[in-house]
Amino acid sequence: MAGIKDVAAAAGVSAATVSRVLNAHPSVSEDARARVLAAVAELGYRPNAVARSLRTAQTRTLGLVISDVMNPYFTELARSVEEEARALGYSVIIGNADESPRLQDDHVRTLLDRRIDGLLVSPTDGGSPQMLDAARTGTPTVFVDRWIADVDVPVVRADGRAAIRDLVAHLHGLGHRRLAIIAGPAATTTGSERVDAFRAALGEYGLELPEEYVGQGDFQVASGRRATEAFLALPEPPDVVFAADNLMALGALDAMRAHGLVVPDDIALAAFDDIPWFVHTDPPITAIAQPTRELGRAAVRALVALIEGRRARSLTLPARLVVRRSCGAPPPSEEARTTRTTRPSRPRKRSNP
Amino acid sequence: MAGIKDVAAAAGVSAATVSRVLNAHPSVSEDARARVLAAVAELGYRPNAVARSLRTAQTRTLGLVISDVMNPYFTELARSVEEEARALGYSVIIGNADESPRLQDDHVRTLLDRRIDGLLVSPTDGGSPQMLDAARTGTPTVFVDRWIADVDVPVVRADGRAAIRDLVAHLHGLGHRRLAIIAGPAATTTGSERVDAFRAALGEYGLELPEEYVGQGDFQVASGRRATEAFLALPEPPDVVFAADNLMALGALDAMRAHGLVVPDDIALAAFDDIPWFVHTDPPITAIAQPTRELGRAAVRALVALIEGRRARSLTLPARLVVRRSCGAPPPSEEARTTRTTRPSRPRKRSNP
DNA sequence: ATCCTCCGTGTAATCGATTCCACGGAGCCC
DNA sequence: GGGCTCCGTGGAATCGATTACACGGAGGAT
Repeated sequence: MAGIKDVAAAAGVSAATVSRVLNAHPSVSEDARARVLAAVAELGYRPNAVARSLRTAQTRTLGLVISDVMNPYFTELARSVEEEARALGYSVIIGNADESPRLQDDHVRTLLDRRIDGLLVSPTDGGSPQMLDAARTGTPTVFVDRWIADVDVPVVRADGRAAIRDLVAHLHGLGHRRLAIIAGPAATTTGSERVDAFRAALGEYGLELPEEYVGQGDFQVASGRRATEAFLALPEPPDVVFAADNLMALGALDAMRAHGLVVPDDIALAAFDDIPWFVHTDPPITAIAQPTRELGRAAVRALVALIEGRRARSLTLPARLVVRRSCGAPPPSEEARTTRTTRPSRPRKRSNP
Repeated sequence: MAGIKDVAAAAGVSAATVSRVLNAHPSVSEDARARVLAAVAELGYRPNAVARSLRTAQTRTLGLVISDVMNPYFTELARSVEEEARALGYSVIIGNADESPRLQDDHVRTLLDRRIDGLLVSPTDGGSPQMLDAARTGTPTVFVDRWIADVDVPVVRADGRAAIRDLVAHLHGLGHRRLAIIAGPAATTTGSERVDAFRAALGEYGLELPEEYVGQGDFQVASGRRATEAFLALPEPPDVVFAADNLMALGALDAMRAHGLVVPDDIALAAFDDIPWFVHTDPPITAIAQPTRELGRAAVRALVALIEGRRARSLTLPARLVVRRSCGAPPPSEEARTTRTTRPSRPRKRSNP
């Protein structure tokens, strides 16, 4: 493969001049520039990014470590991150932590070894040594979706509190009074936050959230199934199950079906995180949608700001309630809304009465 | 950040010796090794992968360019690729081509600039210059899922013909006679191959595949909807719609619902590519499942073989039919099969009567 | 006792770019 | 016309590792 010296030789100039042409340095004569460009084209020369990175100490690569790539929410996040990064001239190396702190640490370590310019993480657990260390020793870092307390790192996330309040209002309006929730791991911020918001919203209607109505999940399908089965075994099972993420909602739906229950007639279901497939389930599932693509973009922009030495602030975008049929009342025009939900073309604020 | 010289100084040896210790070179005294290891631990030294790559001319990075990350099939593929690569000591940079040859080319170019050791591609279209060039000029390359004719590159893919024959047998057994298919883009191999197999299987039952029963899709939801609407507008609409991928099947389901049709009573639906969500749709969708995780693993192993100078052969794994309710007959024990379909723990051969 | 071999180690070249510095020449001002 | 300032250019250092080569010393064979 042709190197910069070959180009220099072919153009009859020095390697320094070739470099200047390629990096748009002003001090190059029109004549030399033309000859270099011609040589580059003829040899099909492409600069070696590895060598460049060594010299300039920047790789124009971002590391993204997420908890579960198979979760559609994170898939969409990863996609928008990659898109925005590409637009800004960065590549992305993705690591899947699979909700395991050990794996997360492992990924962070390799990413650091590769001298990525910045790190985008949705931390799996209270914290993992490598990552905290990276953040503290100055590697530009941004948290997405989840975060870790007491670490001075910008956080880009959605605030579901208003939407959860809307959801509870919706459920209460439909006559539901016994509301249960399947929580995420207590260690994750999203896990505990959603429970708190749910309890607070219930409080506004004078409702309690008894201990047995809080199921322990881990954001995976199986845990949703287990928690729901526990609810159904209760002497007084809930009217509604609210799953703190999409996969657990699917598990819950499974369990309800297995018990021969009809949703929403016998029991209602709602989920945090909206995904295209919720439109096609039986019945379509009412969910709280995060502005996922915007989150991904914003996270990348914040991270790049940090990399370029600018300051970056945390950002919280509102989530919004998308009413479908799984809680009872058929929404006025599901079909129309459906198509838009599948692929939001632009960010929108919450839209509800 | 500490460099190899700092370690050398701290251990009282030369940089060469440090390097030898780190690379398990035999010629190092036990004493020196111990001192180096101690210095490494104390300084928290991590070798700079960029510098190492420049010198050794290998990055231990793989490039993966896929057509659509949001498609669950490719998501799963990407995940298994990343897993296997990690196990073999490689990182993966993922590029999303979004079914656009231009974007695909763009990704291949950046990956090549970064001097990745090997390229894993599911080509979007007949071919894109950069990629063909890469393959020809010796960059280790492996095609997954799709491929390009006349290019000497190993292909790892699933063979759906047997499963499609099983599907047609299943449909015919249920009394369906007017079978339609929504094809993928003609330019992709998977697009045309599935139609051919379908037509051949119909032939075995003395059935025709008329032109108006072949819908043109592009592997996206919207095209499935459009094609299905065209079918339904026909004077003699089909009994069954077979979608050549999962997203188009979802679009088809949408269109059927919009026309007030009940699946499978009024019309049947089947899909190529099985995904966890097909269990939760209304009704659960009969599909042809590819051994996705195995494909990802095999592709990585083939690519690494190429990289290490060994030979790699193409590999074709069989897909298998998973019967659910969308074509008519209720399968004996859906619930039991459901849980296993969600996450196959080990590869299985086709299991059907 | 002498020579040869092997082992552990250090010196220096190398990978392919970027960039600091010096230098020659052209143009400008006085 | 002499001195100054720029401008375009090339030489050489540099980034942080790996590795070919040389070298001194220990130990074995004769």
